Amino acid sequence: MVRQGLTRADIIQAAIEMIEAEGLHGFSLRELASRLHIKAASLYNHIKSSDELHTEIGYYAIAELKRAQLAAIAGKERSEAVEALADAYYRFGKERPELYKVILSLPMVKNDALHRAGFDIVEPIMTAMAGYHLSREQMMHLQRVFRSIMHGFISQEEAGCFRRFPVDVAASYRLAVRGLILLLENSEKETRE
Amino acid sequence: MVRQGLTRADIIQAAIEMIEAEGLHGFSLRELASRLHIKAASLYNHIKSSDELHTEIGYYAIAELKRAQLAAIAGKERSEAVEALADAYYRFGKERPELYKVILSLPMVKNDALHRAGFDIVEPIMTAMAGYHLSREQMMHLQRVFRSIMHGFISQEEAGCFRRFPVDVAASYRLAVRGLILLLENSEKETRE
DNA sequence: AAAATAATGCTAACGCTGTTAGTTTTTTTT
DNA sequence: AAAAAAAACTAACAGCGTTAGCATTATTTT
Repeated sequence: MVRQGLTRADIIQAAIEMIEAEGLHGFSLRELASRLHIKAASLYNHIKSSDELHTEIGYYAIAELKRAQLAAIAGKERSEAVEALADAYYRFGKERPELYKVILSLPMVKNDALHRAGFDIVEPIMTAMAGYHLSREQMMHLQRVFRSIMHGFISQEEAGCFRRFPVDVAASYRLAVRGLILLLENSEKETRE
Repeated sequence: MVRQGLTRADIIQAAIEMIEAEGLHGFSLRELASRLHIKAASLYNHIKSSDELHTEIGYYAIAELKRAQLAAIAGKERSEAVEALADAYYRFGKERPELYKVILSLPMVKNDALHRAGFDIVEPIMTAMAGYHLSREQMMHLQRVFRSIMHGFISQEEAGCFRRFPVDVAASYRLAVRGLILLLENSEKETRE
């Protein structure tokens, strides 16, 4: 028995690579173990459960998304920032669909750590909207609407729901983002009155 | 062996009831069979696979959603119709979350029957928007945006993503719908020019 | 350096899942 | 009444996550 010095981080990393390469759907602990040249039971020396590993991968995914978003909006303001943010979000969903699915499948309820991670998702949105003159409460609502539009669009496209009609998906996307910006401007106008 | 005259429809119906009552997550063929007082293997006399049953339940869910939507928009026009449609969609997601999840988990790709079912989802939206003066292509785009907003909002709320901040979810929802109506009016204006 | 402890792997097993093959029993059709 | 079809059964397989208990290898402590 040669025993490679496998760490918890190695296992999480390998799982991420597997999921990104072959999809979340067929992922299994036994397959992961096989890739690492150990038995499935041995994984439990490093992780508590499949769920815990899943959550850990979720943290990584959220961190990656946040990184991409913050990079995208750096030095931008108002509609330019919001558009850049939306683009980064959209690209992440499209280029790393399996990782995006991991975020979606995280049970956000009653999990302290995930609760914290939720801030990582919200923060770039708040930053991008900072240039608009909005109350804190308005920003909360608009941040929810932003996430709804983006998530809704990405997951429907991913599910194949947009392939039914031969109409340009990119144009639909731009329209969705325009709706958001209209809403931002509209909300701002109401505040000023 | 008493043999009850179990039909395919009975099995689908029982599965729907189980899923609505106890959730999609823990559903299994063995549990379903047990409820029907037969063995799991016997289910295969009526259905081809778990996937097929899943698809069948999806048809039911889509039909139910369509029914609720058409009832909601009957006799209404323009923003009133769109708001009623959104409300019906939202209520369906909230009142029958497990059934809604079944729709989401349907693989819409390369499945003729599901392709057809897709029209059932789109039709009420097109009807509700009929009062606006829009081109066919604009309607296609806006229908996608509608679905994105609604689906995004429902699934994020369901996932618990909106519980992080003590801000009224209903107000966020109304704002999202307002964004959609702003977009409809804006698109209409562009057409007239 | 020797002994003790902790870490990392193993095998074997449990109960769960969907699914198939082959058999029996009931019902329907001819 | 005989033949065919339908609906149930049992037994089994491969896969899943997971646990218990044991062996070995590193590391740490004495």
